[in-house]
Amino acid sequence: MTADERGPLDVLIRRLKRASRLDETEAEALLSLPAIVRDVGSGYMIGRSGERPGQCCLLADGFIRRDQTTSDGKRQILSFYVPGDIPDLQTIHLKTLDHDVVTVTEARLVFLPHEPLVALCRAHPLIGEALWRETLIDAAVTRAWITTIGRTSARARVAHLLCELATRLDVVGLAEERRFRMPLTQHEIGDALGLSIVSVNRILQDLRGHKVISLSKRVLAIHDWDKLQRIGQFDPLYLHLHGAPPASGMPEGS
Amino acid sequence: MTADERGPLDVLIRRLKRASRLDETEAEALLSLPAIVRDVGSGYMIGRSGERPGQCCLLADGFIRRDQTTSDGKRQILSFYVPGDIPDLQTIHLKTLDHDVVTVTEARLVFLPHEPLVALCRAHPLIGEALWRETLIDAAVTRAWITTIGRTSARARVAHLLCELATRLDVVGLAEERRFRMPLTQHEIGDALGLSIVSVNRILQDLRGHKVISLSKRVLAIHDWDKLQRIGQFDPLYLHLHGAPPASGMPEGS
DNA sequence: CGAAACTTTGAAAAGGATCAAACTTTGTGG
DNA sequence: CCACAAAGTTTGATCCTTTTCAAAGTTTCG
Repeated sequence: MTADERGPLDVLIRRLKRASRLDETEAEALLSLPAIVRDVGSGYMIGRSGERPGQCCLLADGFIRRDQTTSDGKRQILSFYVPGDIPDLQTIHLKTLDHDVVTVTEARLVFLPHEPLVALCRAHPLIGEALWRETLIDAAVTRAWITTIGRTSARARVAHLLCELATRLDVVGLAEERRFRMPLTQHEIGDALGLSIVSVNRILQDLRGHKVISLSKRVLAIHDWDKLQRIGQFDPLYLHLHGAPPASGMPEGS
Repeated sequence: MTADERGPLDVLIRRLKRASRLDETEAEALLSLPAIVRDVGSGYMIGRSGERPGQCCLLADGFIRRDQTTSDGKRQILSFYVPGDIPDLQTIHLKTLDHDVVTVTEARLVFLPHEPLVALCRAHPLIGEALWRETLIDAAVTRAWITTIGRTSARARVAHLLCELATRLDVVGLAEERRFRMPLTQHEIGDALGLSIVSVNRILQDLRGHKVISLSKRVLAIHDWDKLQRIGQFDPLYLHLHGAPPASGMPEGS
């Protein structure tokens, strides 16, 4: 039975159990949430800066990014999301979006209206706390991103992003042996890391040249995980995956 | 009656009311929280990366910063906090600190143990939601910081930080006419913005030379607010101050 | 098959970093 | 209250990482 064949809310329950304790009561309650499933293409605008959405969007399949645009038109990507994530969970209590939410690839979205979600949190404090915790993990990832952009070289930034992607994809079973379909263009990598597309390209060349990774036809394989981790100063602590058993046998630390 | 003469928890109540609706019931409940007040000097380590604190720290007076250190020893400051803020509120549900929490100046701290705080959130959903919202605003500020560091020039970054500081200080009544005691060293400004201290210094010189600001003896005065805002591409939307009436008559947008 | 999106490469320019050293302010103890 | 040390600021000169510009390949997809 694949994720698609189970109810769309199973994804959510499994996800919340990753970092929080949920009993049968809460799982049952979650399953009673109204949810609207929708498949969309890449580049689909889920929400725009300034809007006040009435629901959250659980990503069941595909990739999403969040963008901010500077007043002189430059784009900064704030974060990427993989299946199981809820990119705009903060709108549950921070009504106005301060960034765009856009699909990076084709995606299956599960919309969860705010009102029953809030009611559920009030009735089941454990669910409220689990969702709160998810927004806190999102913030922790964002903080790590600041340090990467502010204080590491272009090479380290790219390496760090690749490590993060591989790790997060592995957790949801989308990376076998640190090998996965790369959802991002070099343009997007640059906009995420504050780099020009030319720089990104040269760094990827370089990493390939040193046999650390290979990347062709949109498939990325990490050959020398330790080295990539060292280059990117990657320590998965900030992802707060603790309780989560890796889907495949990826070693934890070094 | 000054803030110090009222109970330390009044600061918290007024703060939460800024973005959330709280009735008398909730205010009463908040006042019943156990709170330990403590005065400390500058450079005091409130929490260290990797620690699991048992309480949150409400800043009653002074300034706090949060730092991350890269594995090659560079420091990135993630955010600054002004009176009324709770820099480590996330530890209520994300137990392990992924950064240091340090006082920038002498400070008065109010420690709030996690346990009664969590109990209060369960008993009064509105309080839980208000605190959740505070962590979401903190995350929104962090996101804006990413865009500033990733996609704007050194000059714009410094201007943006000054605008943000002036705005946040004004809200808590610590900036008269966009004039305030500057709590940060140029070293700290640099570490916050991913710049070298030399760069920061030259940019401050330049802003002074253009009569946009003046800064001497640790007192910063913003003479040309519109220009500084334009240079820093500053739009206070991301601070989510909406409901808050400014303490002095600072105009909103331009 | 062709257009659009994406990647690659080369060359030149620029924005900040780094290094080094002097100057100023702040805080402390005598 | 002064002297001194430590912390913080300022300035000049040089270097280097990354950007920008330009143009040619390569995929992808309708």
